[in-house]
Amino acid sequence: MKTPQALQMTSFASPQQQLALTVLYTASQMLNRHRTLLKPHGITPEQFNILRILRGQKGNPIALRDISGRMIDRNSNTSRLIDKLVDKHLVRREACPEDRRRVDILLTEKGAQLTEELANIMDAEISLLQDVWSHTDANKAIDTLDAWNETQS
Amino acid sequence: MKTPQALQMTSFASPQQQLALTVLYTASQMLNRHRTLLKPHGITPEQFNILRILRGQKGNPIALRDISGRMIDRNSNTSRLIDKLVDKHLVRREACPEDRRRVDILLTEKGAQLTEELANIMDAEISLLQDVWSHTDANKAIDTLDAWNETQS
DNA sequence: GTGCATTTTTTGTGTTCACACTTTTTAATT
DNA sequence: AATTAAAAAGTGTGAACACAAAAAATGCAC
Repeated sequence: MKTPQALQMTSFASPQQQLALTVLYTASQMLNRHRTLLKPHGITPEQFNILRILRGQKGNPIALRDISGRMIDRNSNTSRLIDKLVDKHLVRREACPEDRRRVDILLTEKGAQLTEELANIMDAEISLLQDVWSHTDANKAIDTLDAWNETQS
Repeated sequence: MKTPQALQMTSFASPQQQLALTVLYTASQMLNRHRTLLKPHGITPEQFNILRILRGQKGNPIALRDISGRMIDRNSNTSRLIDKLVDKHLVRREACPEDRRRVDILLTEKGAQLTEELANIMDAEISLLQDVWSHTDANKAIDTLDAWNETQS
């Protein structure tokens, strides 16, 4: 359902305000979709975000602080998300040799396998987007949204 | 900062995937901005969402379920958000005469005043968007995002 | 080297959200 | 009229987040 119908808005002050609401609404819907897809595997979108970052490391260790920096929601809770993944034996903490403040994070064998499986599921979902968004429309929308992101800090 | 830089992505599989990430990232940044703006007044974006819906009612009562339907994040927690607003004496619960299952929600005088004040703050923020997004770009981006929203349930 | 600010991780506290369930009231069916 | 189904609000639980403050380690000025 389109955003104005979904939120039962009768009128918007400006297209700019409408876009802001649409972004918030779309992100919420997308996150719900991801949550539904991942749920049968006991993983939340936030946890998968970490697994995907670790997958991109191709086995190289990465410090917790660098994971935080690459997450969609920057928060101070990466530690606790890692806790959840450690409990499930998907991820391993390791002391960082050159800086003992840091803690390196590594995928376990089990974690690597599950991440591949989940990545396939998420890739299939993303491929659906190509039926909805043209190459040029997607790039245009990216430019528009990032124009605002550039104004932030 | 643009999304790829912010998330330190080196390459994306497709513009579609990049847009999906940009939407999630932008929404997160926007919500953080709103949280910062509202925080000095002790209101969260979720609470303000409710206050704004009530403001649109112009004094007419609205059932809790209708508030839920108009919220960006549909959840079963509207009841508890209302609790917080009642605690702050910004909102009043009232039995709905024609259907005793329903509970009408009304802004108090204090709530109406605060909502006006906050609406001014948020409107000022929204007016900044007009310097970043052109009328046509905003409409184009809305169409793109809503094309996906229409594919959902 | 010593003192001190900074960085990095962890943890405490409160809030919000998703999901599932219960309770109360209304509507529908027979 | 009695039973059943549905709707609306509330609640219990676990997850994630914001904010703040701790603890440990590093680096730098002196």
